[in-house]
Amino acid sequence: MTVTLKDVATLAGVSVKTVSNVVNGYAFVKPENRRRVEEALAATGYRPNVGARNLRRGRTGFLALMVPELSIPYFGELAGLVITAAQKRGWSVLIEQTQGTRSRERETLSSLGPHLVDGALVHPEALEAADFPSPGEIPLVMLGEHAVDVPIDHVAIDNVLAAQTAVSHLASLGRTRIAAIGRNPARGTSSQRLAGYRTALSLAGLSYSDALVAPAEKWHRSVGAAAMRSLLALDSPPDAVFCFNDLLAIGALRAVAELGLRVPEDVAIVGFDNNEESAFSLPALTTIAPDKTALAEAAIDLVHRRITGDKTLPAQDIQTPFALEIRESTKGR
Amino acid sequence: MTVTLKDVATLAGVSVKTVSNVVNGYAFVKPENRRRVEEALAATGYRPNVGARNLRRGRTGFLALMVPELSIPYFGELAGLVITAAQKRGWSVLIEQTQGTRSRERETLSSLGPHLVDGALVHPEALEAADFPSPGEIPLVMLGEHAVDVPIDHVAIDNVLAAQTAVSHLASLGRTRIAAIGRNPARGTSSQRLAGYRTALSLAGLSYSDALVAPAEKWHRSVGAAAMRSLLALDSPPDAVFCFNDLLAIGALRAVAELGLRVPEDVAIVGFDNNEESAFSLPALTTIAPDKTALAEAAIDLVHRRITGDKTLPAQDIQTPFALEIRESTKGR
DNA sequence: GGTACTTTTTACATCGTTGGAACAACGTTG
DNA sequence: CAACGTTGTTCCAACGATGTAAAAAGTACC
Repeated sequence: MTVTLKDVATLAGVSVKTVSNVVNGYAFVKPENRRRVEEALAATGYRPNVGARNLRRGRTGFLALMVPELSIPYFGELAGLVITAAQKRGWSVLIEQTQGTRSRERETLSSLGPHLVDGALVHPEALEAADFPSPGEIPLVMLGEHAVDVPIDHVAIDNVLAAQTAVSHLASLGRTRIAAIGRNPARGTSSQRLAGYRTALSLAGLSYSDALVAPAEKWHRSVGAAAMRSLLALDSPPDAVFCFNDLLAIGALRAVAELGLRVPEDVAIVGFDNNEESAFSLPALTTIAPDKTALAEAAIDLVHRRITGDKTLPAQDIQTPFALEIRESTKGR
Repeated sequence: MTVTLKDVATLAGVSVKTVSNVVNGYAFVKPENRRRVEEALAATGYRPNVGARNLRRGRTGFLALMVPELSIPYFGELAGLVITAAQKRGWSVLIEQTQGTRSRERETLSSLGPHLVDGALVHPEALEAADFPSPGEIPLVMLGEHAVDVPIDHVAIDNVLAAQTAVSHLASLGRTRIAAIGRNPARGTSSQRLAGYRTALSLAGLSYSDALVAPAEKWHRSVGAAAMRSLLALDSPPDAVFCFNDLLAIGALRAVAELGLRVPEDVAIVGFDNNEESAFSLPALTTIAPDKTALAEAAIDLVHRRITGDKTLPAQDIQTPFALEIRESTKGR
């Protein structure tokens, strides 16, 4: 059924190795033989057995990408870009979902044997430093949040600065009661965005109040809506809200609308991630737009360098650019 | 570096095969030996080399999933469910993106050697019957649109009936000028939804007009907005629109709002796919909700059956359920 | 103690490929 | 024409696992 090198060799009347040499572009093959092998290859429709080749070469041709959930737009978009970037370098991408739970993240990480994949890009949500494998197992690149004291390659935008940029924008509009949605002590990303939020407040001469910072276990739309409702129920409700991601912001938009208030007139809203849908919400969402393509490319670059090159390079920490995308949700007077 | 069966065998003082037997749960191993092997396994932290195992077994443990783009919410959500369903059966999923172009789809399909993956789920957009590989190459299951005369397993909802359901709902609200957005002769899905649209119109005693059916090359939000603008510019604009997917509908919502009209009062809108975001748009979108979980499970089931079981089974054609999810975009009076 | 049978272990070949060494063929050179 | 370097080809082992079959060990029975 399946065509192997041997079949091709028999047909061409040469040895298996010569066929292998032709397939792999080895220079010294007599033109006559090369021609015959190529004909035989074409005639049989030979395709190398990737598994066997990789067994021999010690490579698999696969990368793993670990994310919480593909159905979350940010991860769907990111995964798409990662796959595209990986493909350019000849890798196929295997996707593992963790639902953002620490146990599934650990499990996934430890299941990534060196035989299964050549390297992995991981976007942890709840992992702690202790969970990381002894360095040198397989090349690992971390995306997003930086789990501090782990010497592992890492690519992300400057979350603190980005959050600060978002909140400063709100302050520059003259808003004085600026709330935040998304506090979650278990997640590093949350702390960083919170830090940026506080910096921006103090730069603007505004005081920080715990009451204006709504927690959010999961950063989903429904949670954003609930958080917004409770903020608007405060005695002195906010006139602006910084949501730690776009999904929370989309939920917040809905909560505001349901109460008959207007965005941005009554409450201005800024999100984070620039999901594609955020350009089409009503009103369209002002948001922090990380350069996801740059992120994906940088991550693939890093893992590529690790795999093919110097494994002793110290851990890299790469920051990719972001921009503030100003849209209707903060544009009105 | 890496631990192999041989290392474990040496440590436990038995043969490689005995270790293999323990690892694979072979019944006849002396308790004493089993214990020692298990200790050695634990001590060395042995992990099977998947590539080698599969080379021997003739399996790879991978499935491919071919979709146009992960950044499209429907495919992100579907891919997530497929991965989850596959994982339950011990498969890892490899994702290939085609951007919905016929050339990339053909390329992907032909690159799926039997060595790379055990089977594939493909969601074609532009493929034609001739592009399909000779049956029997690798188990293939088609998702979505049915490319007619190809004897390949297929899972989808009844697109015609679903479209008809959506449009009948609009008609039942008393709407008489019901438009459609998404015509695209190159896509089978489009023809099916168009057919359902026409059936519903005639069932409701409404006449069909080409002018009310807007084309859409890509089913993206911006295209939906543009299409809606042109429909609203007609001499007698529609009072309801059936969009062939939710993204088009989200775009349409925006176009309506920008013209100062209201949904559903002036124009009722129905989408298709039930993307998560559609429950949170303003207004929330009435839409056809395919049971994506059932779809994913059925597809994995089918490919599983093909791989492990009877390869000569005639091609299956499975329909999974859908529901009409009624929300704000059609709910007003 | 021998025979027949079952349980347990091992040696060996094998999956499809590639690296390396050995070998063959060839033309060049002294 | 012997020695040599260059090209081109083949043979063999190896990657890490498992299937097969045969050998070894154990058990039961007469």
